[in-house]
Amino acid sequence: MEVEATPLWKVIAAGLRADILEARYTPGAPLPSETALAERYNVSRPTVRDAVKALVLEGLITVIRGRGTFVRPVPDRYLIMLGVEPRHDIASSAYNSEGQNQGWLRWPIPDPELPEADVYGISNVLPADRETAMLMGLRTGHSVVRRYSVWFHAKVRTRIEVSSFINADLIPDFTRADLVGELDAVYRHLEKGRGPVSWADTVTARMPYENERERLEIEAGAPILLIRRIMYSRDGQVLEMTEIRGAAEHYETTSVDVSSDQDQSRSAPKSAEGGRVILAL
Amino acid sequence: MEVEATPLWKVIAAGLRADILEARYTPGAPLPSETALAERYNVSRPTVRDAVKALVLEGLITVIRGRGTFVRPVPDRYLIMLGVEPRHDIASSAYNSEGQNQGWLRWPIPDPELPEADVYGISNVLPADRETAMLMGLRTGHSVVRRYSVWFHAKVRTRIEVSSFINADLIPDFTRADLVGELDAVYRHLEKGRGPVSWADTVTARMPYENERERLEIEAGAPILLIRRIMYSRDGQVLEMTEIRGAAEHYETTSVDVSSDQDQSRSAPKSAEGGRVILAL
DNA sequence: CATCATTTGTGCGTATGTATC
DNA sequence: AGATACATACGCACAAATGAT
Repeated sequence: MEVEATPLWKVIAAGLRADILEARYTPGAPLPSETALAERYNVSRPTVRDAVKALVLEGLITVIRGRGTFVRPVPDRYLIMLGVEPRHDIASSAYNSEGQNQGWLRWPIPDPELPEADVYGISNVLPADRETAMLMGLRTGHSVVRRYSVWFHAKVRTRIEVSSFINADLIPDFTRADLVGELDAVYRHLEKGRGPVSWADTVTARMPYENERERLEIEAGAPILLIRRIMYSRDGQVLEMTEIRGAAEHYETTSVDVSSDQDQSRSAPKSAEGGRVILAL
Repeated sequence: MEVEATPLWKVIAAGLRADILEARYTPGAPLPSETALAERYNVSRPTVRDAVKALVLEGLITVIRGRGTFVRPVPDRYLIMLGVEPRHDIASSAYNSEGQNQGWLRWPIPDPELPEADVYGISNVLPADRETAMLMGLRTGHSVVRRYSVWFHAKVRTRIEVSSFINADLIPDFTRADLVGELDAVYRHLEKGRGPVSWADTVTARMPYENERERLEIEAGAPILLIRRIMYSRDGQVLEMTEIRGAAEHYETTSVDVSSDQDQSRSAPKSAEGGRVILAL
């Protein structure tokens, strides 16, 4: 009732945060129960819950219903390497057979209405939404061919989504079989008469929507990393946009190192990190 | 009371989310008040507030006390270009005078105990915390020289933090004056006898802590983008680690395009994006 | 300038459901 | 089966910010 300068839940959150960061509660250890904390801080349980929510959002703790609240271990981040030549059509289902993606398994797409053949990869034509259109230099609603798949990695224990968008005008006579067929068939077709192609990789992050959180099994309050790769024709036309989404706490990107000198010494730091590389684009 | 399969607040969140994404509430427009929503959905205000919180975390709405709840406009993302040669010592306060960083202004560091000379950039020696040590291949607690500054850009209207860490053993006799002096003086010193150097840029994201949120004026529930640049000696030793932190909703990174062909055609897509580039590292 | 209605922020007490051990 | 812990939800009260009167 009495109005403190700072809200009670913030005071409690600060206390718990300090306890965690200064290792009085170590990773994996349980925090006191909400009722216990309520007594200790002399507040009601809803107030404690506000503090708990704040720390969940900071990624410091995980709450497990029926069990308790636990300090989150800091997860290792695996490396996604950008700019690796030659670039492949990673949205093709044939990419699975490549050696480069060892450890990645196709994950069934959780859509009950999906035809049997598409559980591991959808390809369809749809109107571009605002954001996709902007990225591809098209008008909103322009037809694009979308290929979508979900991948799982046993080591990382999380999933990523791969979406590819191609201006439908560029591949008017492609069938579904063509799209899911041989690796790089789509790229070779796109490149014909338009090459040499160039690429731009961009990386950013945002908070997931509810459905994304569930699809990718992202913890509450954790951001997703957005990795986009755009393929340009010789004259600057967008040929393809590929987007990869995954939990930011599990991944970081790195670009291939282009030393101005031709010296191969740069392999030294790379090899040190080599064990963390889990995907090359 | 009756237990629905999905919580009421999720149902309400889903309804509002659809209303926003399908533009029934347009960017900038106010949502109905919490009491109005409570009546409309026939629930209590705390329940509505749970739904509202969820949408705030998804970045869809902003809540302003005393005024109401509003649909967030999607902000433009500015480009931070990685891998631009030659690389400069962006942590040096002399970097300010470069042409490359036009638009960036040094922001005073909000620490009342700071000596007058350091309001625009701290440099000090401290023990490396666990994460920094890991990134630099040092033991936790090893002495590192840290340089820290905050920058503001009028166009983006947000701030970024730049931190540089150097193994203190590598510059034992550097004074504060040396560190804040001529551009690239530190780099030239580090490179002496250890070059040619190589670089690795990494990008990831996480949720900010409370104090970071306030320092960088990041909206509640918005992630920060972490951009790290590591400078390696010829034999793979870490010479410097630079980290940039900013609100992920305002920035994305892009790596310079290294086409295998020497053809300069790649300037085409670049120029299309040129206007968005706000920083080159 | 003061006042008032509106709107969100904080906090308590309570009740009931459900997962885990 | 019972104890414990978290999840959802309601109703209420008051504080504080805002904008209009």
